[in-house]
Amino acid sequence: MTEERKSFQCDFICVHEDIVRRVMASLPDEATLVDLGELFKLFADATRVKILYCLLAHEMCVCDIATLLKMTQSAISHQLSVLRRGKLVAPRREGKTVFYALADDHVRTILSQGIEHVTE
Amino acid sequence: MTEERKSFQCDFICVHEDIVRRVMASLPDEATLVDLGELFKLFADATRVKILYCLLAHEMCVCDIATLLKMTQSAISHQLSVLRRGKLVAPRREGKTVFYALADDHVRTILSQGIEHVTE
DNA sequence: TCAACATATGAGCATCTGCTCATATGTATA
DNA sequence: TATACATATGAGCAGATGCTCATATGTTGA
Repeated sequence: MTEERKSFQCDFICVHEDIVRRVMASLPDEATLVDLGELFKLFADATRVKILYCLLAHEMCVCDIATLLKMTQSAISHQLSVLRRGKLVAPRREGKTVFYALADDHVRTILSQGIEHVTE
Repeated sequence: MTEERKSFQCDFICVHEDIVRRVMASLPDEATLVDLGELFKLFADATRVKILYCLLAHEMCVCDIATLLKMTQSAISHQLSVLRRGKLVAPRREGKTVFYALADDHVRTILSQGIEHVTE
């Protein structure tokens, strides 16, 4: 095949075919990788990390978290809804108050691996 | 103090002081938490997750990754520069080719914790 | 030194994100 | 049921992000 090469990108002469084939075979599904990106997006914001760290220590209501982080109730509530949709936290209503807690033990592991990386 | 309360946010009547105090004492530094958010930002994109997964299997050059992921050389190179600045990958030049490899073993652990959460 | 090639990088743009402000929803108590 | 309070949510905006396109940089071999 004497196909024209596109000059605006890698023209694929340098490709190490054996490696590419092997690595391609080892990759998880596209969907899994996308989900993984979505999961890490939940951790990819200082406010959400702080909230998760709070809940790591103790279940807390929205107002407690807002007070502790010196942020508005609205901002915290919005972020909690993100974390809730992402299944990282779960609400428990007690009268007018809604307590949030971690929904999953992976959260703890993921955070602590991150901390290890950051503080080394 | 008969201070006026701000109506646009939580007015702090509901605060559970003991919990807030305890949790506050248990929180890592502001800086650590911000760094943690920055670290997870590196994982918070499907393209970067894919690149990291590739490198988990084998060191690869930019062109190999672009071929494998069917993306332009430029897009991959830009993302590699993000990962490089974040110290997750390290380049090794061999002639005209630059091979990238994971710079840190935490990457493996963080990804696999994520996979566990996602695939359960 | 010049041409070819692998990679890096800057500018520009469309989209996404995280906040604020205003207001809605849900619950308890008078 | 009416009011107060805790929380949730929609709209809007400013800043961040991820791509493309064009071009620069660095390396090899003729």
